[in-house]
Amino acid sequence: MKITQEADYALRIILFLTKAGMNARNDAKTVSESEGVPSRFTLKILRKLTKAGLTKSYRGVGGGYSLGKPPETITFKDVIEAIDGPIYINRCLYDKEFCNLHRTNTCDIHRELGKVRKTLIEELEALNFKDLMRDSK
Amino acid sequence: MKITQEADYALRIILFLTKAGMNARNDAKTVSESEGVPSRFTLKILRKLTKAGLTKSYRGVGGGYSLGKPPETITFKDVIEAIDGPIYINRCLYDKEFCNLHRTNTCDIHRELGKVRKTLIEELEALNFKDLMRDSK
DNA sequence: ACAAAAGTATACCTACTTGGTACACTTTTA
DNA sequence: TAAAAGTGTACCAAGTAGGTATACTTTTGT
Repeated sequence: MKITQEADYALRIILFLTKAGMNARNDAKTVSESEGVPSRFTLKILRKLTKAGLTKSYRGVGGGYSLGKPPETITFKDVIEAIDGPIYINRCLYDKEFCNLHRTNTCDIHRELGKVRKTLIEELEALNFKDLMRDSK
Repeated sequence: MKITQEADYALRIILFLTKAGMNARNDAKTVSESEGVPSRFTLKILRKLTKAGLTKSYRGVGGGYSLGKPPETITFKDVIEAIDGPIYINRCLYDKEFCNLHRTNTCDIHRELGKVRKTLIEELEALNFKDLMRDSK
């Protein structure tokens, strides 16, 4: 029932870039040192975030990373899914082969967990990084 | 962001015992075969549930398991926590040593994840097994 | 009394996932 | 054209999940 350490790091990294401002470039080393994330690992995370469009990367001398879109359009859900993949609280709901009862459609347990998942996702979608900045003042 | 397979099994087992009725005894083999849970593993799960007071066990010939308390007092949260331990969506919130920034109290990310966790728990607490039976009719 | 039917306790094993690193590469700018 | 950046792929070690094995204790029927 946890997000991974990697997704947690990613949230911190996006927050860092948000604070730096939309157009600022920060290289991976700066990000890594500011947020206490191992440097190689930072690069790996930033690659996933860039692939998802949440950050932009610039190569070569003077390169680095910035936000890929305005912070009010980046949600916790976006970041977590960019790193950990789709959010499910129960494996059966996305991998029906895994349900060894093969009764996914009718199982009461899974129907209820599906509802819980839905509100969890809605909550994570409601959390964007612009609001986060505002609230922290 | 998932409950374990074991907790999923446990939910099914409690539902099975709820359907059997408060005072019915079912031995581990019956439960295992009905719910498609490996038999040794069923025993392991039932021991955890018994320890948590969610089931009662009876030893010896004619023994078995029954619910430990009325189904309206058993929630999804109870079952999941009996198996997987306390629900946290972020490790930092329960193991501050793990937070390599050591700024748990002020970290904006973790404050927000704490709120999400709270509503998640409230939702799981609102789901009890008597209601589940009623709704499935 | 005692055998059989149940549950209990502890330890173990294997496979997968997580967190992280290494290495060889490409792009960009001064 | 060298140095400073990011990219891609593969690898590795530790931890966790899922499940099994072995040896026990308790209860009941005969």
